[in-house]
Order: sequence, then structure tokens, then C-alpha cells
Amino acid sequence: MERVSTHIDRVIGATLPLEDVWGPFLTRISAFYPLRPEVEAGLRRVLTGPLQAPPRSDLRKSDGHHDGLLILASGFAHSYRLLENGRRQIMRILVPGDICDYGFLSGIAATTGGDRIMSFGSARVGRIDVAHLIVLCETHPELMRAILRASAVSHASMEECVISLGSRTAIERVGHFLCEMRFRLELVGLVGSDTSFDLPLKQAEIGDALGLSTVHVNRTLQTLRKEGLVSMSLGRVTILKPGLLAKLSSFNSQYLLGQPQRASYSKH
Amino acid sequence: MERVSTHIDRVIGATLPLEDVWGPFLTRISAFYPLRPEVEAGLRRVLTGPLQAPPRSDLRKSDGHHDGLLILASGFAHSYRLLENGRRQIMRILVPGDICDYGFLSGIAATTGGDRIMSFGSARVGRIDVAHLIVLCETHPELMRAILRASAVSHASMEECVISLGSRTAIERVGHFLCEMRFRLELVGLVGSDTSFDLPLKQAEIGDALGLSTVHVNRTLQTLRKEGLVSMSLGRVTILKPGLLAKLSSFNSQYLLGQPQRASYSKH
DNA sequence: CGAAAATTTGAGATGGATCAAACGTCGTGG
DNA sequence: CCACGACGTTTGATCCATCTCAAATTTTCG
Repeated sequence: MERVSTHIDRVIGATLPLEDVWGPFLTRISAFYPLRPEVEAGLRRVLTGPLQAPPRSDLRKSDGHHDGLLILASGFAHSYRLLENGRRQIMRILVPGDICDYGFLSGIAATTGGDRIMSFGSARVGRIDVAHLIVLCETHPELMRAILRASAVSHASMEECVISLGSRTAIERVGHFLCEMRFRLELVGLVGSDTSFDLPLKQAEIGDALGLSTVHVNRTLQTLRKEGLVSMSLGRVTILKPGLLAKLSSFNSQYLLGQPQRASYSKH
Repeated sequence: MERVSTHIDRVIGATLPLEDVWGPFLTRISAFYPLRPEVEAGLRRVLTGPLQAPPRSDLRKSDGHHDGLLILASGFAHSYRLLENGRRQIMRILVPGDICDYGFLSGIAATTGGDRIMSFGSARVGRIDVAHLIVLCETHPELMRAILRASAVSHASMEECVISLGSRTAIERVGHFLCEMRFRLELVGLVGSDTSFDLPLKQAEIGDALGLSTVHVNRTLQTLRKEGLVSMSLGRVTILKPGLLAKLSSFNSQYLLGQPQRASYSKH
């Protein structure tokens, strides 16, 4: 029932003019630094798209241009790298509202390292021309600040990834991953009132993100289910005991908020 | 012989006015984006310090101020986090000339996540006041570009770290680590003519950086030595077969250069 | 010289990988 | 409506890279 209506919503939503495609992005970016209405309007003006990206397509190539700021408007995606040994390492999971990569800040493409960005299911992608963005940032410094904070949060997120891969066990990794997903999706209003959310990743993909084999991801998820911590099926996840899961995986949402540092330390 | 003279150089260097403390930093930053002499001069003017940081001290606290851009002028350091389970994960090794963290770009302190920056041996730290930096960047946009590229390279470096922790074996990790160290030290002129370089890390610390136990780091290093790939003792490393080691660990220096993206793709 | 810190060695335990097969589930076409 | 094939999940059995614990050895340094 729930799933059916969700699906219908989505199909209709894509054609209804009522849907605000840029909603998640604007919500997210202005949470980092409050944007005045005219700045949001300015952003909407320079946003082109959304382009419909077919499932499993390279988002950077689906968009013809090679510079500019790519935004995931809807759907899920991931940035990853294929390694010499045939393995795939997923660096980052992208959820609606996310900026796909921050290469535009420095003019250095992440593709230098062989990184790609690929949608999981079908996705919609928006784009802002760098030239337009620069103009907008110059007139509204708050926008640049918001973007820099978004970039900092993306960076912090990656640090958390290093922690996971470097010193967390399988259960902790998976638990942490699920907590992070829920939190990020909550920020853009994609968690239902029953606290469940869509997560269209195969177990193999979760493994590639967390440095675990598919088989072990499967067994770890089973453990989490047996413990009654999460319920998971058909790409829909419910975290049944958020507090416990967060504690078990030492998840602390702090790093995803991007709030400015405290003025002074408590030390001394 | 070699070591003794190196040591003396250092001790004397600290007091000799002849030594250019900011040399490594300026070399490094202007490699990212060429800076005109007057910009370099401007940087020197706003650089305060260097402050002598005692071994194993918190660099952010040794410096009284909490904002501003910290620069490692000499010595080695690392940013790390202490985890609930008592483990320590090292995120980044800092070598002379490195900017310690990029929190100043967004006003979000990395300390939010509990990260610290600590010197390995004794180190010297410089600092640029944010206000000064902003003025300088506004007059010389090239400087901001250079800093953003430095930030991008630091980010790419972290991605490489994710790859290592997520999908490389112990030998590959250690090999890659040594290749990266040599390359970064080469960029600031800290590799001797015999291609050897100082690396004042204990095996336990290498382990904390690479997600390996001390014992396994030890055995891995022994393997590398037995294979005749590296020689390592007393904190001095020589990579005997750079090509082989790089191949073995799939090291590609590209990501450390921070050169702008190619204008077009070779694809299609 | 002696104590503390690092490196090295040995033996045993284990978390997670690998390989292979069985079992759903779903969309497709007959 | 069912048979089919593709794909994802699950299960079982085995293996191995790496960890842990503990002690010996070497190095560092007061």
C-alpha cells in the first residue's frame, strides 16, 4: 500500500508542474547558510534542467557540459572509482539535493583520479553554469558561504568514511551507514512519518561503499534485523531503534550539519 | 654521517637567519597556481611565526588563536581522531609546507568531529590571520585559486586514503603510503639526492594511518625490504625500486599535482 | 649504564573473504 | 496464466589476511 502510493506519487510527480524539482537542493543549501528569497530566486534562474538521467548512467556525461555545478535533483547516485584489480570503491552516496562534486571550486576535475558519478535508478540532474554562479556569488556572498559549508560537510562526511573503513567493524559500518542515510534524507524531507525511507542500493553496492563483500553485508544485515534494530526490504529501510543503532555504530550527526565552530573552546 | 649532518643542519637552521622558514609553503602553494613576486611578498608579510611546537603537541592549541590558517613550516604532523573504542585513526600526514586544515574556508572547524592535529617530532607552525588572508585574496584572486587547488588536492588525497582503506591489501597500502610520502616530500625539496627521505613515524603510527596493526605493519615492511623494494631504518626511507613499488601499489602521482582538468575528454 | 620505547618474532584466534549453490522475486513473452 | 531467464538475496563450507597476545630483542636516551 505504502509502496504503491509512493511509486504512483513519483510517476505523477515527474509530470506535474506542481512539484518543486529544486526544492531539496534549495532546502539543503539554505540550511547551511540562510539565503534571502532573492538569492533563492537567483539560483532558480540560473538552474538549468532537470535532465532525466537513465538508470546507471554517468551523470557527468549525460550532461553535455564538462564544467559547472551538477546537482542531483531526484533519485540516488554515487561517485566511485574502478580499480586495477577489478574492484569498485564507492566514495560517496548522493541523495536528492546534493551537489555532485566540488571540482568547480578549484577547476580541478575529480575525474583526474578516474572517479565517475553514476545514478542508481533513474535520476534527474540540474546544472548551474560556473560563469552564472560566479556572478551570483559575487553579488551575494552568503551564497558562496553556503556552498563552502556544503563542501566542508561533504569533506567531513568523507572523513567519517575513512573512520569507518579504517577502524570500524562490519556491523558498525553498516549501522553507521544506515544512520547517516536516514539523517541526510531527513534533511530533505525524504523520510516518511513512520521513519522509513527508500534506499535503492543492492547489497553488493553497500559492500562496495563500506569495503565489505556482498556476502558479509548480507550476514551483517541479518544480524541487525535479528537484533530488531532495523527492518529492510524491497529497498525500503526502517530503523527500529535509532538510539541503539547510533550508539552501536558511534554515529553522531554533528558532522552532517555544518554549523559554524563555537566561538571559544571549553578547554583552559 | 648523513644523518648527523642533517641533524646539525636542522639545529643550526633554526637559529640561522639564512633559512627560509616559509620556503616550503611558498613553493608548494605557488606550484598550484603561479604567484607573482608581490603576492609572495604579501604572504610573507601576513605570515606570523613560526612558533616552535613541542613534540606531540596539539598544533591548534599551541597557537593561541582559534581561527586563521595554520601552516606547518617544518617537521611532520598528523590530523587524527580518537575513537570510542580507544583506537586512533590518522586522517592525514602533514609535511612541511602543508596547510594544516581548510576549516577557515567555511568557518566550520574540523574540531567539530573531534579531530586534532599533532606534531610527530618538534615542529614549527606559521599562521595567517583570516582577515589578512581575505584582503590578500581579494586583491590577488590568483592566491584564492591556489588555495582552492591546494584544498582540492588535500581532498583528492583523502579519496586515495579511502581507496587504500577500502580496497587495498596491507602491502599495497604501505607501498602506496611510501610512494605518496616520497612524492610529497620531493615537492618541497626534502628528498635527498640519493632519493632517501626522513619519515619520523613509528610503525604504530603508520598502522593507525593505514588501518593496520603495528605487528602487521612490521611484517609488511619486512616483506618490502626482503623484496628489495625499500630500505628503511632510523626514520630514514629509501625507495629502491620506485617503479615497481608504484606499480605494486597502483600509485599514480596525478592526484597530488592539482593540475586543472583537461579541456576535453578523450572519450567520444 | 639502565630504563623506557620500538621493533621483531612466535603462536594462535578470528573477522571477513571466497567459492559455489540454492532460493526468492520480478518482468517478459509465449 | 505459466514458464522462463535475469538478477538479487540467502545459505553453507572453507580459507586466509590480518589481529591479538605475549615475550624477546634492539634502539633510544637520560
